[in-house]
Amino acid sequence: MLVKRNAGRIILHVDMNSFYASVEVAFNPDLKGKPLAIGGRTEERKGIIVTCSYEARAIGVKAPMPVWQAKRICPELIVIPPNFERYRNASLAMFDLLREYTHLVEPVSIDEGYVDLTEYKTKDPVKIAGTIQTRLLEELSLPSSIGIAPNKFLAKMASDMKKPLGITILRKRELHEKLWPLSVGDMHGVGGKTAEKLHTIGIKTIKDLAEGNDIQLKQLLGINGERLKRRANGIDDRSVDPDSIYDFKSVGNQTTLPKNIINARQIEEALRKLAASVSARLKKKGVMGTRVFITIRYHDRRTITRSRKLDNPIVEADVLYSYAKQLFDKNWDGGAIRLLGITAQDLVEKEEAVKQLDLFSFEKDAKDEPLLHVIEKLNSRYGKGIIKRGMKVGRVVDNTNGTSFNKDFLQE
DNA sequence: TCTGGGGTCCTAGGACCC
DNA sequence: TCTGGGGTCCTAGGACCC
Repeated sequence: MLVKRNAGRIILHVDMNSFYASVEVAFNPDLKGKPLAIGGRTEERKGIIVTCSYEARAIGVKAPMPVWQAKRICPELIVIPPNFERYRNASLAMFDLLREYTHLVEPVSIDEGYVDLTEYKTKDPVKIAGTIQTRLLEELSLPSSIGIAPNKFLAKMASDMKKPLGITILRKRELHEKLWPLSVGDMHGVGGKTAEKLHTIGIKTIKDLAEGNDIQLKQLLGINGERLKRRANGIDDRSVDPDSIYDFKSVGNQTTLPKNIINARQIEEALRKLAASVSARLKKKGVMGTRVFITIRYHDRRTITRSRKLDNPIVEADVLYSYAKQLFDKNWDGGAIRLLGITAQDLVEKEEAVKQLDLFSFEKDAKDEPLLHVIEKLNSRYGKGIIKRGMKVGRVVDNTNGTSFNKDFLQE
């Protein structure tokens, strides 16, 4: 049977132009027309340019460039530290505006999203795109570029073709003239490494990729090779999913330290701060983590990541810290540290988490610091030495009938 | 004076089990 | 005796995106 599900779709990709900079200009119109950049925050290190106005781009400033370098290129550059709360609010307003047209709006990041206008078939999608763009500019003072195409990939490529304030339509039959002449590196999903690999087999343009040899591509890039070739041919069946923002898979924070450090107290302090922040964000989202993941970047930018799967989900800052610290102590080579990060992964909903939390297992590592106090408590309750490695200890909580039922149990 | 911080997805090797 | 093959989980690293 022919699958018609995705036949004749109309997808918009709305991409805000130099979003953070535009929000700052909207907030302070005095900045309009000036070379403006968002970036730099820590005192000793000035950080990088996150984004910049088109006036700054014209002079050669671009992200991600170290702030000192940008200032050398453009001494009159105004550099503002990022104000994420401000950007999040602007982002909410922007997506609210898009949702006035359809609920089928999928945010992909703070400043871009897809809109499925297929249900507007009888109307003119170009006109709707024009209205959206004008309203974003007039009501929110935010410029955007919009791509219109039969699927997400083409809409994304289209929105990239005219910036700022462009509206670009990319039809299937126009691929050979509008998409194929571009170099492969310009394709969404093809970064520096992949472009380099593709060059080794003589693929330079998107057309070359579209006509590439299946076996060769698969050998070179795995399943990504097949997918990229399909995209190059204008094939992309992904649907616009308004709920995708709710299935986040990890919550983490990392920080570049003001100075490279080897001091144990400073390291501990940095890890505690990160753990507190991650914990607060997990709580806000109502989830717990079943894996703790740390990042250590050394002074020479050598980066290692280490993670550990847990038997029970966690959220509390001190527990998170304690696992992160264990991972850190086990893996730190003593070198000066530039960056530290803690991420909670394998997230579970809090309600679900409560049920799992009630079963502690000491099978793996009886030295688990976060569990030591639990062992101690249970030992005092049951008598010392009762709790052994390999034993399961739990508390059953049953709230199903509105009545709460608690019972400790031990299981060999 | 080199190079941020938030993520997602894929790969590959080893352990372990049947 | 001496060694197949599939599946899953865990971990580390890498590519990519905004």
